[in-house]
Amino acid sequence: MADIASELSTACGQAFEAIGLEAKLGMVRRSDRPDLADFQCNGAMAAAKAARRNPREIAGELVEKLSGHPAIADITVAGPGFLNIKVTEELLAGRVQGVRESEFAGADQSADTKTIVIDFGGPNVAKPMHVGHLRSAVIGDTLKRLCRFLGHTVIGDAHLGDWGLQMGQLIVGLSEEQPDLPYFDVGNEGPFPAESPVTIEDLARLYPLASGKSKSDEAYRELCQKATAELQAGRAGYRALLKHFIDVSVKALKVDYDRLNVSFDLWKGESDADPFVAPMVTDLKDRGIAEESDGAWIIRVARDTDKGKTEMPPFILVNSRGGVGYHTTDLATIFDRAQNIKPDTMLYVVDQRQALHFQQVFRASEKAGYFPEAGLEHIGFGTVNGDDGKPFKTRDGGTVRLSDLNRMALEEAEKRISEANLSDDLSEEEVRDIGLKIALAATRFSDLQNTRTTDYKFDLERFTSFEGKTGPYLLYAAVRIKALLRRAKGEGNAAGAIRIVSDTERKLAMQMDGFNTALEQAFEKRMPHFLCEHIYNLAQAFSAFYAAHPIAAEKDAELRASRLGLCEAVLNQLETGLDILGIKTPERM
RNA sequence: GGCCCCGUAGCUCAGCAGGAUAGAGCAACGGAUUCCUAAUCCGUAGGUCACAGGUUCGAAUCCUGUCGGGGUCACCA
Repeated sequence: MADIASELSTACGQAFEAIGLEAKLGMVRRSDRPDLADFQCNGAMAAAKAARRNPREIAGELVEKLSGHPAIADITVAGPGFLNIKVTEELLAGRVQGVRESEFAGADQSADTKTIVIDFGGPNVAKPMHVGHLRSAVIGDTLKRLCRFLGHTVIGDAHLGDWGLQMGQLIVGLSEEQPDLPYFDVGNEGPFPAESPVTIEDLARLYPLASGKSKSDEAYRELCQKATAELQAGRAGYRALLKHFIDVSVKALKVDYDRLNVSFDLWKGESDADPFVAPMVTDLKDRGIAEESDGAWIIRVARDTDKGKTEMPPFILVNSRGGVGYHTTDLATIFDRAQNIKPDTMLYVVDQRQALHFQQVFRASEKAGYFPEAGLEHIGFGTVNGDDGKPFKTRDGGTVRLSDLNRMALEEAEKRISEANLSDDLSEEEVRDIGLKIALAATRFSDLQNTRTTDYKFDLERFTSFEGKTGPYLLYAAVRIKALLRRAKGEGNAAGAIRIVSDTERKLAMQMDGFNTALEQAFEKRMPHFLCEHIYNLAQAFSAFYAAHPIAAEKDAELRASRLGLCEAVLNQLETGLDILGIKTPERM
């Protein structure tokens, strides 16, 4: 079901063609001046420049061609050559009816469906997630839901950081604390205990300790590098330890991710690329794509077309100690996916600061012929900053853990529920369920509404606030609709033919028509905030309509039936949109 | 120093494939509840779109430069 804007675009495009101009000039969009029109087309002015004609004259001819169109109630030329279009109430009513009945709430499916891998550039094993990890999780998960909604096949991979120096640091750190563990016996090929020697708390304590020492103490750092190299070379005890580290970490990560309604199809990590690394390195050496430089094996990825005086640094395939870093595991992972998943596109939802890294990896992939650069996209996002404009830290220099953020959001939600006296007639489980949904909405929406690419300032109050442009505001709108639909049903009243009569109804109908465009923009630019914006505006338009008219309480039966229909359409689109945003709607709040 | 991003209302941010009167939220002020959830709605006030040039009938949006902030720049990930 095409939306009105594209239907009008088609009609305008044909009108342009009919007078010998390009069809693409006929692009129609929502009017900037709702007081003057529903939709506008600016093509006449653009055409005038190229055709060296008077724009108002062109616009006048277009009006003649279009004035009989059944969807158009009124079309006029304004200002230097704007085409102002008003549509009929019947058309709007029909559109609303379509939204109400549509499985996709008025959106179109993609004509050309793809297989897409989403790489979440996962958190590091052993490191508890902090607020910075929220973005990758929530943006990536929303893109996954959005792509699936549009009909694409998506495979989400957590892609844990489990293969680099930090693993060596953990091993060394643990060997100092518990040197008698069998994992450290040289030559011990196992089997090793099934029970993990460490808990997540142990890891969370060990990691910063070992990491800090590794920075200040050169000898210690060498130990860690050695342990890393041995792990990567396949030392059995270390591999067994790694598995424990991963298992323990994943279990902990799942708790935080569950709260955010985030899940993955694959819980792979850098270590899973290991089997592909050796053959890949051989292949790249054999074909002369990799070359030796300062004792390391590198791939040159600089290009003549690059700007600037300094060359892009090369891709480090194997370092001078024979170890590999995340350049190599990322490339090997591309190789793996290209062979075994055969996707059309791979999206990397990772911090913007990794931009250069991905540029290098993507170029290396292209150069190696593993997967075309055009199918690899770094979906970079801005950092979560503190008041100083730098990545967020607490006053004492630490970070706010994601689990703490989740906990605080839930506490605020439960507090608000008891203030609203909802808890009186609800069971404890119901209160908890509603609290979780409100916290989820608050957390996800406060992140997603930000433009993906820009940094934003972390503000705890915003994450735990339920008024204004927030997730709970959206839930509130949905819950109000559910309540009045329940009431109508109880009174035996059903929705019926929709008529667009009042100003707020018209605005609401117009807003619903914008759903498809919002989804398109969000998908094409991989930016969830376009959808957030739409859903928020929809909730706003509904709230204005709700305040202006009685709905379930309306005495006039036809009017009531029409308004109930309008509400059903809004609820369908609202819940559809919220679902894509990964937000769950309660029945009451 | 090279490259990338950013500078819009008191605060946090949209808008930037050029278009009419630059929008939200928060904060401020004023209103709305015999009526479906006031986690709401309606209204008022608040802007030299960092600055200077340029392209254009038209620039917050495109180009150049300046200033200010952030990020990043082979063998950590």
